[in-house]
Amino acid sequence: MTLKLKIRTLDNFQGSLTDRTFLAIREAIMELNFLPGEIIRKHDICNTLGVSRSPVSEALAKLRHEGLVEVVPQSGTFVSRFSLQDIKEGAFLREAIELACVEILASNISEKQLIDLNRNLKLQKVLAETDDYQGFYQLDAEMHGMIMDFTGYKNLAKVTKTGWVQVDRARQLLLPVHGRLKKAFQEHRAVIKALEKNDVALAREKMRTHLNQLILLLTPLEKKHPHLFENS
Amino acid sequence: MTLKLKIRTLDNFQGSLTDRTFLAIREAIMELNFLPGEIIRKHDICNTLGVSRSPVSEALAKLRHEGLVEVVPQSGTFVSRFSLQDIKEGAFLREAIELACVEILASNISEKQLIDLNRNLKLQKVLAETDDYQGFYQLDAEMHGMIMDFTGYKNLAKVTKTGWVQVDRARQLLLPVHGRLKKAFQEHRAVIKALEKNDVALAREKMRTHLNQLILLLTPLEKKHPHLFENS
DNA sequence: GTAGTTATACTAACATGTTAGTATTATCTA
DNA sequence: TAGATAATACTAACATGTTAGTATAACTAC
Repeated sequence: MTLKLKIRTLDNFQGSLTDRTFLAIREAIMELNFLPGEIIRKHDICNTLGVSRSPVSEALAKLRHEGLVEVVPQSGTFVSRFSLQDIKEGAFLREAIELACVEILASNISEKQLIDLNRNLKLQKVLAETDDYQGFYQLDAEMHGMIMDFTGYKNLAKVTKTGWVQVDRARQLLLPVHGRLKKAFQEHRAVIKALEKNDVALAREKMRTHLNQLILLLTPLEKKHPHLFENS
Repeated sequence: MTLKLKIRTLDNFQGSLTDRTFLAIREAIMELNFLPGEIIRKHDICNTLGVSRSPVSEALAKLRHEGLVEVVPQSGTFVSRFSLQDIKEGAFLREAIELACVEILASNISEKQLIDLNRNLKLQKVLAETDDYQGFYQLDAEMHGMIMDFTGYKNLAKVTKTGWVQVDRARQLLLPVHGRLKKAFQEHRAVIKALEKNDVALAREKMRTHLNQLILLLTPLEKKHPHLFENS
């Protein structure tokens, strides 16, 4: 596959050249157009995107910070392989933060916030019933974002995302399983209902159960795609 | 004050020029040699440290990611002002993560790990009694790091640090208060004792109380140093 | 054929020149 | 004098040339 087919051009993104380059490469990595372990050639990126090495280098530095690429000094930049440990850690981090958020919200949540969550939930139901994975995950991300933003802490979502990125990337390997979205929807609903009842313990438990489901699905991937994981 | 007195030379640090530049500027910001709101002149940094603009730019990009500087495109790079909201958020993040860690550890902690924690605690006692703030905070950071590392998740400490940096910087403004270290020591001890008893709820409560103390001390700083905080 | 060596091609890291945008100051106008 | 405008001095962002380190491949010695 030629590079041009792997990566979208900069006019699909906004911001500085650095920002747009970052988003373009990031998207390609997240969609597995760049495979884990693959080398990223700055020169090729420069030619394909039509920018100089400066924005590309800065973009790769950002991706390195997110754990999506690994830089070997004086040698090359490589797409990070999956690591089950990192994936689990990303989920643990998200769980820790969201449990703490839920704890705050269970006693604080406003009417408007509940309405927003329930609206999202309603849309989830529709997409789950039509097996629209793309759309469902969009709403899923929005819902988790809402729960964090509603606390008033504005950087939590960003921090969580840093670890969660590994989970999201690995999720691309999952084959669609009929009925899985419906189950995820029910788990989400259980969390929201617990919040409505101001039941901290229940909300925590439901959130924990929900996040654990994903890990159960992701764990077998290491055996199925050993070359995409570390130490193999 | 001339720049040379604010920032230490690169031979005090290790790694690439970028890494060393990053550490040098970071140290200067954390020790308040660069004051919040102050502009950072790349050109001056280059001259003082004897490096070109490349490593300085990359170092500032990293500092931006940590929230220690703010870049205004085509204008300048400024040391971030304190924000009580960000400080509280850093504490919340740390609390969320450490509470989750404590929850794991309360049922899992090994004999060796308890010995390590108690050794640290023993040293804390000595330094608290002699009012050695520098040394005590070193041990404090180590102890919190241990609690996170003992879970086996190796990036948690890094994530926590990102938010905590704001707390640590603000802590420089606190004047020594006689007996405070002894109190902090007792709070630490209460957490460890709860872990020893495998009492999750108690460990959570003690950890929460401990982190809350710091916020109580930091809150009045905004009125005392308004020019160092946002919106003033 | 294999182990050890050298040469080559590639890379990130670093240095420096250029461009374009912003804030400040000085100048001009009413 | 007050307000608008133009000139200046600064900056980050970007482009590109240079350097030094690494891996691979070609080559030699045995």
